[in-house]
Amino acid sequence: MIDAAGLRVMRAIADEGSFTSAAASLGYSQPAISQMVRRLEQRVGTPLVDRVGRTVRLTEAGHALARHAGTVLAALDAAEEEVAALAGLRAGRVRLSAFPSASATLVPKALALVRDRFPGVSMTFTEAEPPESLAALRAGECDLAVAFTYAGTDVARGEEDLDIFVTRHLLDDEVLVALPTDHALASLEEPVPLRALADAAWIAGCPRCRGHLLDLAGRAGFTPAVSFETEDYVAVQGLVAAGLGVALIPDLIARTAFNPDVVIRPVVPASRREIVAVTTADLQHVPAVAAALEALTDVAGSPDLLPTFPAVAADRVDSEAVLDYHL
Amino acid sequence: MIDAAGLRVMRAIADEGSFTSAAASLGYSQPAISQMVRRLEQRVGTPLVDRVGRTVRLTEAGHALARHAGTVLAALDAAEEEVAALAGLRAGRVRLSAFPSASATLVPKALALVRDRFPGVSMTFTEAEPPESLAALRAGECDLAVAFTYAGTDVARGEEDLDIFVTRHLLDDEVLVALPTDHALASLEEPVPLRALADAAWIAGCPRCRGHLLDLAGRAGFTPAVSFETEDYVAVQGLVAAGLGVALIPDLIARTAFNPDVVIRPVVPASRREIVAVTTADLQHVPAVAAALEALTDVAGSPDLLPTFPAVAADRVDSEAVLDYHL
DNA sequence: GGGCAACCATAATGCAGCGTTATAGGCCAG
DNA sequence: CTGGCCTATAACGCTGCATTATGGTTGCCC
Repeated sequence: MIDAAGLRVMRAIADEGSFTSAAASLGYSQPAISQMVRRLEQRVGTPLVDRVGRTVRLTEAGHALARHAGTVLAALDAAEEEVAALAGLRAGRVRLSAFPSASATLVPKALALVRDRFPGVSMTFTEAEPPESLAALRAGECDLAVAFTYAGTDVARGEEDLDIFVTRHLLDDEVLVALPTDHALASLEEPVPLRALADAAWIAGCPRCRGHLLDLAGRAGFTPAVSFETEDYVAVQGLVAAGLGVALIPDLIARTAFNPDVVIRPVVPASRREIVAVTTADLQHVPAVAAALEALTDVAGSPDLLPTFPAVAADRVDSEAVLDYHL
Repeated sequence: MIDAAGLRVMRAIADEGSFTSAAASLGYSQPAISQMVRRLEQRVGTPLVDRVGRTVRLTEAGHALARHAGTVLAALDAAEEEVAALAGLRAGRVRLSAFPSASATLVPKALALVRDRFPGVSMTFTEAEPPESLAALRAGECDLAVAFTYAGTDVARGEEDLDIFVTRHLLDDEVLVALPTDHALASLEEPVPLRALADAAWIAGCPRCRGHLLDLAGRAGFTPAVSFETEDYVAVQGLVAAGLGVALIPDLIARTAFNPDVVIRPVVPASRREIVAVTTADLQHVPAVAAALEALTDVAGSPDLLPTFPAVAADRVDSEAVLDYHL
């Protein structure tokens, strides 16, 4: 019945003392005020102003509205200010979920970038494997997920329907092979043929990575003998270092969890997992989410922020260089 | 930018959990909500809802608006309630101004009537002669004035331009003559001819009444010798009773300030003053003012509430009857 | 796995709120 | 009595905002 515009007008009339100057102060024309008041009056059913001579005076009801206008408009302004802060990146919260190996590199850099660019935006972070993070996204428990999908495999798509989400490519993470330093193929100049490891004992990572291993090996014509399974890639490399087997290991993880007793080598056929940021069609337009997305993209795309660790033989890596790669 | 309708919609969505039921709870159709939200979103520049699957969830900005909606709408409701109370006569204040002889009869009855009919409406009363009460009306210091004007005379119009006001006839107050009980004409059956008092000593009331006396006497062909002037009609009658002169005295006053030693008689040529309620074109539509106006009209028109005191010779008046006329 | 129910989006349409300019009318002062 | 300063009204146009009708998904349930 009564709207904010009407209250604004009544307040302006009370403050200015005339329709004309109220109109000027609000940026309206004089007749606009005149008929605005008339409309209001016939809505509330009682005169709001008393026009006597060439002056206008508020009636009791008019004064009531002018008085309430302050409260209402202040509350409205507060609401506007709050959303304006959210829209202007002076406030906001992004709940990010990422898988473990991203949490060590990509995510911290991106969090720092967002914090530097938009101090008012706060980010919370939860570590979760892609299926869980996507479920959280769907359930509205997080706004942005960093997930990965093995290119050419339907591993990810089988578990969660990515179509309902919006994905942004961050980087291609090449899948390498981890060998004990004393392994016969450890000093091979060329990439290691996967088939050459057909008879090796295999150590598998997370379930989805295991799926990828089986898929890849199947294409290479063999079924790997999986001796150990663990989601902890530090453990994986420990097992490899102890000579208990070989493992496929993504580049990003190799850089993160570096073990000097392990040799990381490229492998043929080459394969990669695609690391993506995932959000919803709506959330991608929320400024804070967009800013986080941007920061992730920047980190993933900038060699300075996230240096590409060349897949090198262990003997070409010294501790100092490794330290550089740890954040 | 943000209006109350938008907030109402956001709150409904937050409460109901879907556009469809929010629409139902607000009495809108579903598409109305849909495009309302879209409009709001493009106004504030950030998504307000996250549509994932067939459910909608509020974003941070959406929650902010929904949260503020309570405050804003509560304040708006308070404003509406206040004007509704004024419009519905559950509240309101009428500042009434009336001339002295009306304050004794008309006004108290009318005030009581308003109080009985609309207990929420309060009335304040100020005694003032017509010129002053009309000035107060013009200055916005009162809402309703009870004034009088001598019919056929421009006395009132000369002093204040009644055209800018709205007047309502209340009653015609016949002008009578007050004579000492032992006056030669006191027992005349017929109305007293004014000319017969051409040589009498005259006592004049208020300035405007004095003007009326001069006007009337002028038409009757004489100039009255005014011995005394006082605005107090009790004093006027006291002077008459003491045999110090005769006086013109309006019926209403005669009834109010009854003096047993004075005879009140009709006079020819007859004349009357018109008692009117005056307000402004706008104020007459303010419910409380209209109610007061109505009450005044009712009192003036109802013999029960304001009995007509017949102009009788003193010998036909006994104290008991007189007491009846005093309210 | 297929159909059905629920939910949101879009299109097309109509009305009314709400602004504009132009003009008229009334009050008050010099 | 005239000029300036008010407000009111008229005529007009636009845009907001509602409607109905329809389509596309999603997700549940048999």
